[in-house]
Parts: sequence; C-alpha cells; structure tokens
Amino acid sequence: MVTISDVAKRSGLSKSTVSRVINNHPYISKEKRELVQKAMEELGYYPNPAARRLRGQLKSTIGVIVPRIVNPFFSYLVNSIEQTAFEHNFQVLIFQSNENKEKELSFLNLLKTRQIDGIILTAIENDADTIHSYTQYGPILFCNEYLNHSTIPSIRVDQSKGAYLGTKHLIEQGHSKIAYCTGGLFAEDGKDKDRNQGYQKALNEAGLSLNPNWIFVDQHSIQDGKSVLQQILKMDDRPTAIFTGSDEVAAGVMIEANDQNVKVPENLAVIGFDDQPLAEMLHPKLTTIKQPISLMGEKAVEGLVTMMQENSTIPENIELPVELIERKST
Amino acid sequence: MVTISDVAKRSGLSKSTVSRVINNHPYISKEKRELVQKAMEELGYYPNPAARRLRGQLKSTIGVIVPRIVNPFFSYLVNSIEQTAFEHNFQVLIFQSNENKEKELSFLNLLKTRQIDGIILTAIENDADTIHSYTQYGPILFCNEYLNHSTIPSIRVDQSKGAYLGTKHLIEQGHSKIAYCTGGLFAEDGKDKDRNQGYQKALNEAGLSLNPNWIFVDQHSIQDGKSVLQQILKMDDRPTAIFTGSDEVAAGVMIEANDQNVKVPENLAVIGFDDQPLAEMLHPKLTTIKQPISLMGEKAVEGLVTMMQENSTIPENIELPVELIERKST
DNA sequence: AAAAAATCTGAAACCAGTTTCATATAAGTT
DNA sequence: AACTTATATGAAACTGGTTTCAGATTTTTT
Repeated sequence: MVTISDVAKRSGLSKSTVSRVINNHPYISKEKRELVQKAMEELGYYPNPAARRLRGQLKSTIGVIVPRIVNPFFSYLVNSIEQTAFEHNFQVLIFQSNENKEKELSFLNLLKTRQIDGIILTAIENDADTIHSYTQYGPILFCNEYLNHSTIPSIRVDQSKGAYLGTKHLIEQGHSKIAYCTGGLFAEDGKDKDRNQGYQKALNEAGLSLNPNWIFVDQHSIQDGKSVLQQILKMDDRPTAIFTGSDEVAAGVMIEANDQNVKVPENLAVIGFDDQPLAEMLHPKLTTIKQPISLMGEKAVEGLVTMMQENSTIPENIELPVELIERKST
Repeated sequence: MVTISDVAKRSGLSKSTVSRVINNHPYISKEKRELVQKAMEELGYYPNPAARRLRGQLKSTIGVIVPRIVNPFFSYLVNSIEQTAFEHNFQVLIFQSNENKEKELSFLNLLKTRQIDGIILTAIENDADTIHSYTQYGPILFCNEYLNHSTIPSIRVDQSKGAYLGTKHLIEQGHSKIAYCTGGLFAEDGKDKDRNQGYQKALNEAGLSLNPNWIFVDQHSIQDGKSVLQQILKMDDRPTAIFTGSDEVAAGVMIEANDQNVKVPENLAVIGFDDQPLAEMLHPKLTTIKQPISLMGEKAVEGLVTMMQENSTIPENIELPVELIERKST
C-alpha cells in the first residue's frame, strides 16, 4: 500500500505539501506541485478514503432507501439516482426497507455512525418525529414522499394534479361512474392524501358525487388489480372507468378484464399512473399519468449534494409536473 | 461526537480496554466489561467506522456491478443480494456499468482505494486480464457470469441445460423448425456460449439441423423481440417455434404477434428465459426457463463474505439448476 | 529603505480507533 | 517454595491522511 509518506519521501517534500497538492490548496509553487504529481504517478498512489473520512474531509456516499427495488418505479428512480450520483463522484448505498420500521431505522443509523454522508428517503415507515431526529446526524431529503410541516426538503411530483388530470380526462371521455384505486387514503397527519384531493376536485368540478363502493384502498400489485376487477364485476352498479394508483394495478385490471371478456376501453376505461415501460406493452396500450422519474432522481441527488456542502442553504421543496399520456385504454 | 476516549474516561479505564470490549477480545474481567458497556450506553457511543477501517479492521461494504438496474433480472438479483448482505451486516454499494468499459473500471477502482471490501460482478465489460488484475486489491466474485480458465469464483446457472430443456420441450411439442434468439453467440474466448450448446445439443439429439436464417443475435429488449417477429413474417420458410434469450424478448415477440394476428402458440410457439413476473402477465402466459435468481444472490453474498474473511478458502464455482416452467405459449 | 502583505514549506498535532509491548497479578505445576 | 502459564490492564505506537502553527522567503505598499 502506497501512502502519502511514500510520496513525500520520493518527491523529497513533506506530507503537508503532498496533502496540499492533493487537495488543491493555494500557495504551492508550480515546481513542487509537479514534483509531487510525478511521484504520485510513479508510485501509483491513491489517497486512502478511510483516512480522509476520519479527518472529516471526505463525503462520498449517498444512502437511498426504497421499499423494494424490484418495484419498477423504484428501480427507475434508483437508476437515475445512481447515474446522477456518479456524475457528482458519489457512490450509492442501496437499502430496501421492505416496509419495515426496524429495517428503516437500522439504515438511518448508518447516518449516525457516519457510514453514509446523506440519505434520500423514497418512502417513510417511521413517524415524523423519529425521522426528524436523524437530521442532526446528516442531511436527509425526501424523494417522492414528504411529511407535512416538516423542514426536511422534498422532491416530488404534483400528485394531486396527476389524479386531477386523469379523472378529468375520464370525465371528458363521457364517463360519470369513475372508480378509484389507491395505495392509502390518508396521509400520516390524518389529512386526505394529495391524489385523492385531485380525484375529488375533478369530480366536484363536473358536479359528480363520489360513490364509496368504487373506492379501493391498499392496492399495489398486479394481483391487487386483478382482484379489483373481479370485485367490480360482482357489483350491480358498475363503474365505467377506473383510475388506478399505478401502472401495475392497471395492468392487473386489464389482464383480468381480458380473461373475463370485459373490453377495454369499451366496457371499462382504465388509466394508470407512472408511465412505466409496461404501459406500452399492454393491450390496449395504457393511458397513464407520467411521472418524471429521472428528473426526480436528478433533483434529489443535486439537492442532497448541496446539503452536504458546508454553509450551503437547504434546498427548497420542489414539485415536478406530471403529464397525461393518452393511449388506447381510455 | 462521542469517542472511545470519552468512554474510557467515563468508565475510568483505558482506551485499550474499551477497544477490547468492543471487539470481544478475551481476557477482560466481567466487572470491567460491564463498566465499559454501561459507559457506552450512557454516552450513546458508536465506534467510528472510518477509524476502524483505517486500521484495517472493518469490512462492511459489498459492491455490486450490474449492467442496468432497470432490467428486472438484475433488480431481482440486487434485491436478493441486498437482503442477504443485510443479514450478514454488510451494506451494498450499487453500480451500473451501462455496458461501458470505463464505468466498470471506475467501479473496480473503488476496490483499489478500499472504498469497498469486495465486488460481485454480474456482467463483464473489460477483458479477462484487466478484471483479473484487480483481484490483488480484494475479493471479486462473478454472479451470472464467468470467464473461462479464470480463478475468480463464480455463481451461475446451468445456461446450457436451460437452452437444452427449452429446445427439447419445443421438439417434444412436435416442432422441428425452431428459431433461436440470443444476446451474443460467442463467449470471450471465441468458444460457443453455453446456451447455444444446449440449443444445438437438443437439435442434434432429435436429428434436426440448424437453419442459420433462424438465428437472431444481439437481441435484448422488448423492441428487439418485436422486430424479430417482423423478420420472421417476411420469411418464406418460417419457423414454427422460437426460443428466446429472455422473457423480455419473448414478450416483444408475443406483443407483435398479437398485433400481426399471429396466434401463439398455434402459429408460433414461444419460450422465454428467466421467469420474470412479466411471464405470467402475457397472453397466453409464457412458458419459460426459470433461473433461481434469489438463490444466486444469496450464494454470491455468502461466497464473497467467505472470501473477505482472513485465511478463508476461495469458494468453489457453483452452478445452480434451471427449470422449465410450462405455461400456455408452447 | 522599512513595513506590511502574500506566498510557500515543514514539524507536529490531530482524527478515532486497534495493536503491540510491557507489566502486574492470579492460578496451576513441579 | 519456585517456576510456569493464564489472565488482565494501560501506555504508547500505529493506521494514513488533514490542519494548525510557526517560520522563511518573496512581493507589494508606504
């Protein structure tokens, strides 16, 4: 292992001078700088990151917590985060919370023990106070999530707008009986979640009232979507359109619809959320709300990198725009 | 920041003794051990990983290189690796090579600079000698990849068997005109890749000869699959069945087949590779070769952890079994 | 020409741990 | 009782860097 002392010896200078060259300090003569650089090259020297980190210099690792990496939404988000981090010379430590409070905590603790220099949280399992208490150990940033009244900066999309756009689109297609699938109805503070507000707003504007039978909560997977369609088929008063919380749930609805000879969009219009590659593979191709996943990842990394710099201002909350992608399922 | 000196002071003992307690050394009296533990708890002390790592003690981080995390095969593999690493108290640094030599190298360099304590390579971009030269800096293990004549241990599935099973299955269904899609035809040493051998072996056993027109190379994506079907439709002598290199390519073939009114499996039998969730979503459901992805991830982490321990033997190459999952597309 | 400021360099302290070495006491053997 | 051996602890050295402090030299200002 080549150390800074070896470089110092070889160049006939002191460790201090070598260190200054490494860190681009001012006040080194060109002559000595070149001597050091030559020696470093000849020896194949690389500074030991553990040593730099120990002295409090090195910041190099971003931790990302996702519920599950196999969920395409999150694998695309991680993709973007990794690419952006690489451009900023940061590495990405990945964690899956598996929707488990303890696992999330054990990851947050890596911030406390200085194993990571900042965290991007893409989902929250523990309560606001707990999460908040970790901000004392290092920068934390939400991506695709947020807590009300929290000072933790967040990068997210305008979910309410997404649901509004989707629901309004269905209404414009002539539908008045619109079902709604979601992951959860309420945010952690008991208030309605953003998406639901968008759904209701669109209904209200059209003078439509909400039918509680058509609201499906806790729907996440393809399997969930299949079961939603089965439930709909059992109803006497069936919705003619459905807004789903994710392309996967939409896919489940459409696959089951196909199996049950329910025609999409004639008998049931379906709209998804995310615009995953999946959306273009389905038959008919899925109309969906596109989230700017890549952009979210970029902004999240950039925000966190800013926070990790000394004396930097905390980035603002950013709300990114969503977009209706009209295909053939509506 | 609470340090080991603070703990020493508080417990009235020396740093050495505290360190011994932390590292479970023998020859510490119960009495002192408890004093130290009490002090650590009272102060909320956590050893600084950078300091431990500097002294060469701490091994905590596994690097994983995948071509792209959004490829479901790799996101499932990473999922398994992360879960297993967590159980072994290791963290996972994730890298995407994007099939880029330089990016792969820059990640391998993290081993040299001690930012990671071992690497799992799930794909190889650089040549054998280059990869090999990095083994001097730390343990490297292949997962889903290997180099012939290499001393680097590998965890992989029996690809040849997979192709053999799939092709044989098609033959048993009465097909004699069987097309073949693959990522690449030759391994890095110029020899046929394993899968191709399995395909040819099955053909040979049935006394069938290979039609070069029906071999499609460099096929990876859904889009590739679509284009394969279009090419097949232009042929005078069309295959009646196709073995594809991945469920995604198979999906592309089937989606395009549906658009072109080619009935699967009546007009064209399709078989995939991987058994991704996608396989069950297609219509008809996709017959495919199942790879034990989770098991591969587990074995890879366990192998690497073994290699990271001092004086440990290098794990053997492990070849995991594949399985034919018969569904409705054949 | 003198004073002040800017440029350049090295010795030593420091970061937070682990390990070696030395030493002391207790326990076991002949 | 004398001699090993096992147990237990602390001081100091060590890991590989960065930073402070002090001093030397050069350049600029008065």
